[in-house]
Amino acid sequence: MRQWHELLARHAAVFGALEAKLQKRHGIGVNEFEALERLATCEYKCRAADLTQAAQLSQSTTSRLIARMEREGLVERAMCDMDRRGIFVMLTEAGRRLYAQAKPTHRAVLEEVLGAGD
Amino acid sequence: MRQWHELLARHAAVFGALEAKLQKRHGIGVNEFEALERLATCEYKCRAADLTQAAQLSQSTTSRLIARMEREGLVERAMCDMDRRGIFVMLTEAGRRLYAQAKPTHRAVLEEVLGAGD
DNA sequence: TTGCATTAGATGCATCTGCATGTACTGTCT
DNA sequence: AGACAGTACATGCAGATGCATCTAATGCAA
Repeated sequence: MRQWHELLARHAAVFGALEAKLQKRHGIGVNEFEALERLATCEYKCRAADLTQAAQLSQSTTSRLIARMEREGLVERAMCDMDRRGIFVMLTEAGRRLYAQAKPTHRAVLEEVLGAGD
Repeated sequence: MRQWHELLARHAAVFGALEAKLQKRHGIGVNEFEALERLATCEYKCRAADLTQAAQLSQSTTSRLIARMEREGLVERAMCDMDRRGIFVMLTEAGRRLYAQAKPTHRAVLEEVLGAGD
């Protein structure tokens, strides 16, 4: 019970802070960043379903997230030749650059909020 | 970093489970429940702003949450005579009943997910 | 091969969300 | 009293979300 409210408060604090700073400094949200991070750490390409799990999203949210990021030129979709129902998602140069810029911001916020939050 | 992903996963797990069970069994979401709980534990009435803090919501979300719950007959709004900008919110009989029904569900889910999640 | 259950991802729809702003009221300062 | 900054809540709007559903592709079985 107290655990739950602490979890709720902690999540709201960290998520909110991340969302605000990432949005202001780089124009992306937490979900976008998580996706960028997942894509940057797997080499080359990555199934859409992997992003779903990495960012704790629902299937439809992931689908639209990818669409949004594609529109903004951060990722590209590619046919998955192993299973033609699926798609591969990969970072563009712009996506890789944005991730490199946003990563320090992300880490700084975590440091600050998780560190101070105790 | 690992802390953050654990927090994210944990929150998604608990919040998702609560949302699903509360929705299916009682037709309310997590935010509605948190509001009911806050209103049931303060005696009689409660300022709108209190709900904002209790459920970690934004101001506008709280305003609409109250409107929704009022529409569903769970709460009532009353003028706040101390400060006529503010409003008091109070449970109706139906709201109190629903809280009594939903509380065991809520506790059971927490027990289950927080207990097993370690 | 044909049929059927299953899976990956896309999408329509209703709903929810935050942001910015609007309205009404308060308290303070002059 | 009058002006004005600040606070409590409501709301228009654009964008995000989940749910249910759709389409296309897979794999298994008859």
